Amino acid sequence: MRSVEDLVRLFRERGYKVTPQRRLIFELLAGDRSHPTAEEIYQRVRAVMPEVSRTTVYNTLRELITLGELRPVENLSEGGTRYDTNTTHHHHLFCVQCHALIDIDREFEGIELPPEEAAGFRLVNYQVTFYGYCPDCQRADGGRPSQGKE
Amino acid sequence: MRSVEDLVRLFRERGYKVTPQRRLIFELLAGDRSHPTAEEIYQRVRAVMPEVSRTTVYNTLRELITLGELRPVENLSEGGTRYDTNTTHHHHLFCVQCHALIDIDREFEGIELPPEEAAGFRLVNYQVTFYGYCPDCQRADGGRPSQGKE
DNA sequence: GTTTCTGCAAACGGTTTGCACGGCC
DNA sequence: GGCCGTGCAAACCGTTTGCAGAAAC
Repeated sequence: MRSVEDLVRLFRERGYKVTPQRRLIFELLAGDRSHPTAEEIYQRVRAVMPEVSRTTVYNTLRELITLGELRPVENLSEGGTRYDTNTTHHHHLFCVQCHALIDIDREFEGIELPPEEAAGFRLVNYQVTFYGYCPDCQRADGGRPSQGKE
Repeated sequence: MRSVEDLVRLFRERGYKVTPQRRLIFELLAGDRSHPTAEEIYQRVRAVMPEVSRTTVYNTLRELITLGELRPVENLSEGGTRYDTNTTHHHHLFCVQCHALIDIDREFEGIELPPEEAAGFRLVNYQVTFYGYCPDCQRADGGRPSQGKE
């Protein structure tokens, strides 16, 4: 995702109006690496502009996705869709307990599907997701594979 | 997922009753490789026993998941959670247009996250998802990356 | 001044829950 | 006969939609 100023320019170019609400959402997302849900973004927005509606948040997220500046993360369990400001090819590291989600920017060699195993698909991308327990969750319960908080 | 008979035995062992509804769901899932949604399973069930409720389907799916005989697929776009009868470590091939989902049973070498990149996580698993266009969708529109049916 | 956006409320789709009846063991 | 499972309807949660008034350009 680009800078706030670039997003403003992009929106104007495409005929989208730049409202204070949208500008605020740009500001909150531009430097974000936390993969927030729509609800989390809504709460952050409301901390600054309490009268903003969920509708506006959802509208703006949809527009950013349409413009390729934001990407919904292929869903990792409940709590709603999470949004990724990193729209380039990358991988994920996911805590199965607290649902922390971290970007992995490095590439992996040898992930290729020979044609005879590709079932006739024309491949365009792939993504690796690592599942595990983050440092906090290991500390909290000895790192055993328990679900939820105990 | 085991055979129908094994599932019946497993349910009895664990104190779950084996009703005709549950047995039918076992039969429909035991050989399935199609990663159906709850709704698809419900429709298949109703084709045989029209009076079965969605509640019973959802209950039985939850029990199978609890017993480790079924696994929800980390969500790949809309239409509801899909269920995987293959509960062993494997990967997926996904058509971004028609949402066909195919198991890849082969292993990949070199997918390892050195500790310094693992952010302190204790890793337990990883999964590769390949995205592309299935043969049918390539045929239907020349394989260009368009969304939906045209 | 026109067109788009906003915020409200209602609708929506997938899933879960509360509850009384019914069937398994 | 006791208890668990079933089916119905309503609740639920994240998201989308319809609409009238308000604001960007």
